[in-house]
Amino acid sequence: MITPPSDLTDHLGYRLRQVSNHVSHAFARKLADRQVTVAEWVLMRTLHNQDPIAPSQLASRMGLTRGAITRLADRLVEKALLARLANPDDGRAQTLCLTERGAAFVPQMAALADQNEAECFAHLSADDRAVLLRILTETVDRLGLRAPPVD
Amino acid sequence: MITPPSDLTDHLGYRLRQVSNHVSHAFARKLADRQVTVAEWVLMRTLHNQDPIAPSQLASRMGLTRGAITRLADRLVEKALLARLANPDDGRAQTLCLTERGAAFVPQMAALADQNEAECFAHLSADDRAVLLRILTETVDRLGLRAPPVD
DNA sequence: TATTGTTATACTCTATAACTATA
DNA sequence: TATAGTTATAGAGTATAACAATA
Repeated sequence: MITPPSDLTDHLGYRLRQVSNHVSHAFARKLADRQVTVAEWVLMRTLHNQDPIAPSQLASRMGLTRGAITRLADRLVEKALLARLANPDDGRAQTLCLTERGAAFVPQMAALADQNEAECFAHLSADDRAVLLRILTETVDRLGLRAPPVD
Repeated sequence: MITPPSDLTDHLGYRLRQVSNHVSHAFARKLADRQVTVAEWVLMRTLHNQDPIAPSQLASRMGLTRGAITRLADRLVEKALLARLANPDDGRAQTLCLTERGAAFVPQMAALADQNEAECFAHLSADDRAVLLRILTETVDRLGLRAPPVD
């Protein structure tokens, strides 16, 4: 019994990648005006309205390594969007928090995210959008993917 | 009137990225045994059961640049999974096709894709899977994203 | 010795733009 | 001159693993 390879376009994973890539790239183009990348935005958004947080904690929250956080943080500090705060009690430790300028950026970028959202999913009914969000959220929970400010 | 930044987790784009990244990475780990990356797999799958095709045509079909195709093709040729065929009528032109070994790999990798699919979306009802696929496919069509063997 | 953050290194993915050979 | 493919270069995004400073 021969099983032909299932059609690539029938794979959820494949479609997911197609759509996700498009949405992310469209968003990246919008953020580019602000000189910020999508990864930087996610970090900033995660930090927004949060108490200062240690890089290592941020790493686990975002599902990245500490090294990756160092790099992202370096770039954001350079742009004066993020600050590193020393810990007076422990010379090794530090915490990260947005600068005033960085915090002011967040709502602007969130508006761009909303706009991107509207553009990319304009064709879907409110119902379909809700269903899509539900399914994705369920999947994130089931797969145990890092949800942002959970803990 | 103050509008707080909408919750990041409410963005479809954000959730999409989370899920898509996870699914792709899980698949990449499976493919790693075969020494093939996800991008290479997509190229191979696109070529499977197709007549030999020009790199430039493949580029537009996959939504990549010619340079990107050259790189992917280089790696696959190195692994003896892909061959470049010269065009006797035009010294500039060439076509790409899978080697016998490459063609034999495709069904194996498709099985891995199916397995990955099953693992990542096991928690969804058949109904939800179908709805998700429908919504994503509609979105791909509406956004005019490159669907693989369309033309 | 264990922990925190940094650095060195490496690789994939992809783009842009310049380049080569051929038409 | 236009076209097909390649190459050079660059940068994002990430990982692993070694390292320095501090505890």
